[in-house]
Amino acid sequence: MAAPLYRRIAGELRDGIHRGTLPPGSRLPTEQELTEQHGVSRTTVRQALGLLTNEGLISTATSRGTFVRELKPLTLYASRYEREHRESSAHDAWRAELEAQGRTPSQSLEMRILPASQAVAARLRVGPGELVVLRRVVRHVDGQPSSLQDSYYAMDIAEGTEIASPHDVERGTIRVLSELGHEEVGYIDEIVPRMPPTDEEARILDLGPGVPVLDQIRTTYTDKRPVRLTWNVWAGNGIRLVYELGDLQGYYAEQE
Amino acid sequence: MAAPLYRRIAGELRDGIHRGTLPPGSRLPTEQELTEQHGVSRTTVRQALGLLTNEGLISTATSRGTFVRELKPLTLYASRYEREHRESSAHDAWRAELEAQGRTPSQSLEMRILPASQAVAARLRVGPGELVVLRRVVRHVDGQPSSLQDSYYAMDIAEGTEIASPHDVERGTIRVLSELGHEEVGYIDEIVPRMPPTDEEARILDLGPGVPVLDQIRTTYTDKRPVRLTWNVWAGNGIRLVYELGDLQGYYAEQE
DNA sequence: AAGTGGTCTAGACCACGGG
DNA sequence: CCGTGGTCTAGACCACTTC
Repeated sequence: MAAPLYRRIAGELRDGIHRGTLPPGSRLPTEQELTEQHGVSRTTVRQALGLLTNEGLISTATSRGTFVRELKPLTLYASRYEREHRESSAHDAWRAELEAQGRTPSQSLEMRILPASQAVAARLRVGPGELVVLRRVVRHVDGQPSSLQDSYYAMDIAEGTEIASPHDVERGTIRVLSELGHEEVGYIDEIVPRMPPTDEEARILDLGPGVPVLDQIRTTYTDKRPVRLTWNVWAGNGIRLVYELGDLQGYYAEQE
Repeated sequence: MAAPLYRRIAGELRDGIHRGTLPPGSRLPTEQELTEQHGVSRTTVRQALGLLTNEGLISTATSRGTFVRELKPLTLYASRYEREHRESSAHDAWRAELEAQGRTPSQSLEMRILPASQAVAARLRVGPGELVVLRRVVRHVDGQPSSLQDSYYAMDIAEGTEIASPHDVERGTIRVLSELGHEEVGYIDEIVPRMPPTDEEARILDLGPGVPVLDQIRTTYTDKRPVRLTWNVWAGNGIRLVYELGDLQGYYAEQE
């Protein structure tokens, strides 16, 4: 009837985190201390901490301790995002959105040219192994890694343009594509929870081997072809995607 | 440098599952047997099995053994679904979609009247604690529990209608609402990975305490008010939601 | 009764990071 | 150097299912 010990211990710590007794960034008692406090073996303590690690509530650092993670979930309006911020660069749009939610964002950009994987080739409709441009953005929120965003472009579009340069494009890649004659008309998003994360993701996003990730795979089209593939990998929980469909203008007008 | 033992053992079993040596539904060797085969302690074996359980690849049944789960991911077209199947009941629409993907679906329906939780009240815009109608559908795919779908309706809409009856509505609840003067014009979907599952979810969906779930929370509106809240809980991985936004008709026409 | 997974103990050695 | 978390061992008792 009663919950096992490791679940009770996990529950106590979870409560402390949600209640604020153990604020984000603070260090938990060491495993040795928890062993003594609860009068259980270290195995049981580690079983409890394992649960919280999988939930993304804590992360462990060898030789340094166990720490409470930031947990305010991030909300992303996935159907309005680009529409509203079409004028500015993706960087600025993202920053504006996050700052509007009272968060402090930061990011890094990297450009590579590499052969398309099967997943990339299928969505961009290029031959497998054909070269594509990858623009990788690693995003941090409130000092903790939050998402990994890889944007892929077919070589015949990107070659010789700003897209194939390792710098932020001030006026946004949407506008650059538009100037090149590629007018985006819509996109398809695929949402896929996945486990386990790749080693690279675990490293970049600071995830344990048992933490899930969420793929948000956006293929953007002109009326002729796919022109952009944006592959977002979100860290475990702590993300909330919102899609608005149909025509809610009438409803919104009614509410005013 | 080398991966720890439990990860190597998990890797071998994972390979076997993906390679087909261990087909879905088959039973794994007992923990005792794995202990002997790999020359490790039972703790290490259980650590390995714990990884696979979290990944949703296997599930354990006390006293009976450890079994390989179905893993063909289910794809749901979340922006086209209701549009295409508007005529028929949700049950039939879902069944048709699954059968088109070569799966064998089954489901059970249950109706309850209960006070709105805070989350339900906020989305349906009713007072907290006000009575609402809940229609719960538990869906199985290929014999395994796949999703839990709770649909909520405000009492002033549902009272005295088929919606407040514990039976499938042949012509679909969309049509019933329409006949009652509530014409749906759009919806907002919220996608939220969450951990851990509630005890109820763990029981219904056959999940371990470390497996993630995905909430798909759909609030449907007329041009005046929210009329329906559909709260889908998907089991861990094994789900793929697809949203299509913008106008891709021109692109599709071009492809023909 | 026998076999299974679920829980728990009391140790051990290691690599790593910080004084 | 010492303390930390990471890995691993060799047991134990239990509840439950199956025969």
